[in-house]
Amino acid sequence: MTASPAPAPLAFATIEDVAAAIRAGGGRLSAAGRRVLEALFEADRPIPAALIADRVADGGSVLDLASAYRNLERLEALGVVRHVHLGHGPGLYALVGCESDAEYLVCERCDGVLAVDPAELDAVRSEIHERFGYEARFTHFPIAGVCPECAEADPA
Amino acid sequence: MTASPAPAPLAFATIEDVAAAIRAGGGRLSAAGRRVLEALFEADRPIPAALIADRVADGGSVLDLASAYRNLERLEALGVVRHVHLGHGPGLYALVGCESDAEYLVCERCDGVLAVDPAELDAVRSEIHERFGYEARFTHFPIAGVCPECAEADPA
DNA sequence: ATACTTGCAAATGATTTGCCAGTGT
DNA sequence: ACACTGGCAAATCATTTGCAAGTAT
Repeated sequence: MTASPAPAPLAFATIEDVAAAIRAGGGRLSAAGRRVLEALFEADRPIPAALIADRVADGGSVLDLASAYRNLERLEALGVVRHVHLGHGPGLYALVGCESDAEYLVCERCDGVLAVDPAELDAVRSEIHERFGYEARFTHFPIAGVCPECAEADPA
Repeated sequence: MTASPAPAPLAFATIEDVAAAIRAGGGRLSAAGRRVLEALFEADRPIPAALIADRVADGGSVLDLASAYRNLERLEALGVVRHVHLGHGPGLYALVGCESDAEYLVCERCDGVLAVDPAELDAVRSEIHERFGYEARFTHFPIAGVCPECAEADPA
């Protein structure tokens, strides 16, 4: 693609965009909130709240885990952030509308994660919709199963 | 059963079957373990460990939550029990090979759960397999999405 | 000035672990 | 007898909540 065909209209491309939306809703963007957003903008994949707190801490300032969670919760309500549960660990947070905006398949044997473009799951989605009427989403909870490698290693 | 068309060969149909398997592996079946199994055999759906402990308690005897978890863990390793995560609550346990042996779809709006026969998901499974090579299972983690009722109430 | 936010501490909920006494086999 | 088990208390892990002090608007 040379003349970039409208790169998916992203409502929040910069921290200031988010700040404006927060203020529009009567909220504020504190230094801590700004740092949370920076950490998310810098991440190239969904990350746990604890890592966000740590990264901010590495940057010199303090960020309490509770504050990290509170910020993520508010950002999520705003539609700026989302989180996924891959496996049994902590939830992983990411900005909405970024390259990290994928759906997931996880292997229950090796815990490997396959991130795919939502469009690649449309056939699966419509199959499910036809049968059960459900509008399936694999952004919050992934498709669990056995990956090709593990299946080959031990076809059970 | 008179001529019953081979009702899916269930390895463990009674508590004694399970007991034999446990002993074969060098384990024992204590009174507590037996009570856990009874609670599972009586349940008609996956139930949380805490409920198992409570039911046993209602029966007069005491069952520590930790013991309930330890028993469930061992039974799961044996292949007698499995557990599902529907929503954000505690894991739900059930016997393998029973009528409760379903796969699930959960609605993220109303938390409603739809239990379906595994066969009903075969088309979905093969679609996923063709595309990604994954052998999908919805017995441990369900398909998340929006149910028909919620979708109709508010098509977002 | 107001009320949204923070850090800190403590609470919650689910599940696990250490330990020693109890008990199937 | 031996080693698996159970009960109980305490520890973990992820996340939430109460609260007084701080601060964005």
